[in-house]
Amino acid sequence: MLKIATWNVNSLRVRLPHVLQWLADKQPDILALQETKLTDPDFPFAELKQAGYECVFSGQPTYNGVAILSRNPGVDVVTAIPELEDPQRRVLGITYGDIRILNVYIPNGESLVSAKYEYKLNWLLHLERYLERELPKYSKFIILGDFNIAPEEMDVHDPQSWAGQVLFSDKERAAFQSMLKLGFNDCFRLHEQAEKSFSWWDYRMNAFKRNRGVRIDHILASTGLAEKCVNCYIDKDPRGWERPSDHTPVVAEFHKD
DNA sequence: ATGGTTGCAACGCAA
Repeated sequence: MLKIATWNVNSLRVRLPHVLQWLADKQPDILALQETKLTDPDFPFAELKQAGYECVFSGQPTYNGVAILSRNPGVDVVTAIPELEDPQRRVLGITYGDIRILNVYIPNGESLVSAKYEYKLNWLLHLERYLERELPKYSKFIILGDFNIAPEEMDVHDPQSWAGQVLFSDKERAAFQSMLKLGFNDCFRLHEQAEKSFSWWDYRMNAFKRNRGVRIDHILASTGLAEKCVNCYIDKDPRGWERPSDHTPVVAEFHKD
């Protein structure tokens, strides 16, 4: 079985012990990280190598930053969407064998009246164009990460209060559907899931305890891979650990052959 | 009722 996961760690410096614990417990083949909040010289590749993982990473000071940890080394690394001018480190692509992986930390958007919302929509437009060009090159393609989009009503704890809010606005949800339409499948929805399954809960107001969350972390697979997806789940364990990330890992398992 | 929490890095910004 091939186990592929995504996790917004909200600072790898703070969360490295959680990541090492989770790798040891769950033994994924590939783990995509977002919000590492580290420069490349500060990336803890020695500790992760010690744990048995290869690393690629694209970071910056203070904000953003993405990485991919893997049992085996990959090739053809990209750290940006071509034709999108963006100093923020939010993209990391790599190929393992015949599987192409694109790890994304899609902008949050802040609110519908923020300039950051326009930045998010423009970012999504360029991502879609890039995926449209890339997908035909690989029958096995995965895009995963923190999308900062809850695609359906069932993906927010209270659709009425979330209506028209950032992460759940029509334009963001339409952009998500456009990506699916290119030929991607939401691995989580390929399988039976518990109601009110979420991947992010605000640190405030006891949101996790009350399960007032949203599902914004996703693993999308091309049809060639989706048909081999045997399981996909949200792992809430690390949210219960001391000083957790506000996101939990999402895991997909694929039949090898 | 428009709060609250965390991480960074330096007391504001981003999420």
